[in-house]
Amino acid sequence: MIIQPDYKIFSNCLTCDDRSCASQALSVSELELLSKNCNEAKFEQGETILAEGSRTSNIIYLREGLVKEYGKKRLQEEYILQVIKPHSYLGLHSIFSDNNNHYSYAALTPVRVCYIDLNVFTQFIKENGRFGYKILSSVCNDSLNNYHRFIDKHQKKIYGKLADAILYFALVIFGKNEFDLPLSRKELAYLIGMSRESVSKQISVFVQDKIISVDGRNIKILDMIRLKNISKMG
Amino acid sequence: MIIQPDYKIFSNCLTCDDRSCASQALSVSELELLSKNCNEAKFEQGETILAEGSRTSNIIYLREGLVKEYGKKRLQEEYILQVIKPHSYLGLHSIFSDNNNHYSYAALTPVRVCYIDLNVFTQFIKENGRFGYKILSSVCNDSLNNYHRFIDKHQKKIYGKLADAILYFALVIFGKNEFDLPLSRKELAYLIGMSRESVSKQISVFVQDKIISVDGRNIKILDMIRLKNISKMG
DNA sequence: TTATCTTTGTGATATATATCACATTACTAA
DNA sequence: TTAGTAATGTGATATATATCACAAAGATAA
Repeated sequence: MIIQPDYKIFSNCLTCDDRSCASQALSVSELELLSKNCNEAKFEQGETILAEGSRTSNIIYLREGLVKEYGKKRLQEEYILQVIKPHSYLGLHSIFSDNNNHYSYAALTPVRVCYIDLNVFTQFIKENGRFGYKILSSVCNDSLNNYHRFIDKHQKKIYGKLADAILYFALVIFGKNEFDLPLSRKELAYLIGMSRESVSKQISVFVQDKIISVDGRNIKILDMIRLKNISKMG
Repeated sequence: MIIQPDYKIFSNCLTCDDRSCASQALSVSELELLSKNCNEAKFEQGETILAEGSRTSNIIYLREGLVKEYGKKRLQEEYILQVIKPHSYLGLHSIFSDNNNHYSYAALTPVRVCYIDLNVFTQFIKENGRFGYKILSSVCNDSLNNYHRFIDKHQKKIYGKLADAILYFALVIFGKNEFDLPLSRKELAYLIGMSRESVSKQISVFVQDKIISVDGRNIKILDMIRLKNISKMG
């Protein structure tokens, strides 16, 4: 992690291009207060931003880059809950349930985050209902998306799950039909919830069927209609 | 559904024994406003309280009884997200994300609920930060519990999952080592995420191993230590 | 009461996916 | 460069669980 030099520590949240949706509910004076209680840090690919089990007195806001939200059950067995896009807060669910981080967060790309003082953030929620409402909405949205993804993971076969994951990256994360997967095959397997080998084999099947083309981590969707159909049929 | 006769429609939230944790943050005048915008209904076992896909202008608060939160993918295949205990709001995540119910809710026992006007509820959140904060907390808690349950469902073998479910009812729902399961075997299978037959067989194994005793829907835990161990080992 | 429908238990079989094993390729560091 | 390590692809085999099939027990209604 690289903390910015002094002259940049106090970021200006009023002029920030990466402001969260919720922060639109904040007044100028609240944004000034936020600026004073907010500082930036950078992480390299692979670095852990926040570890399971830790307690924090800061809210972490993802300005730039992709982050994986993951957990580890016993030794080795990792599972990835989701890949988090920029302009999201990390782990609000943990902070506002028992303020104990239930998952870990690691950078999948170079990442810029802001640390926001938890007391200030909580004060905003309690004193500015519109802000609180927006935070509530974003947590609810996140929950529903995760629930849906979990249920799909449970009910679909491997081809359905892989199709889901590819569509998730293409449509939700990158908004493009061609993208560089920010995960290794092993991590993709952790996200999908199957073995690395099964994922590899299913990718090969999709390539053979000319549904996608693959070059290392680069994936290009060749037949979106068929892919969506596989996802739907499961 | 039975709507209460007129003289009872306007419940008195100030003196209610079943008040939610969040409502403790409400002032007397807010509680009076709540009373005027809150009315009670009863449901029999098996009745649907709220159906997937519907939109509502009310928040539903579960005063008494147990409710299943569930969904249906295509024809037949039901999955049960969770069993909801009294003193909880139903489906807040749906209301505060897109106000479109993503899951259905049905009574597992005779149930009493309160319908609270959504505008009034939202007004409380926006104007009373402490109330909003408590609602946020409860949504976060619920999310985390569901995430954990989903991940366990994914990683554990059938015996681990069944042990989890039995412990969930014994410890979380009923707080007793002996209880009447509020679900059929089929529903239990939907909750656990496996086939009815596999669940039946695993129950028989637990009975043979003298970990539990079963009489119809009545379940008694005979060896809590072993059951917890099976749950942990997965 | 009898008849019908639903729920439940249990054995036999099928199947999707994990696991194992190993070859190949890509990456890292001396 | 070379050696060593990690990531990936792919075939053979193992295994957990679903599915099928059917009997028994309960529940429901005529």
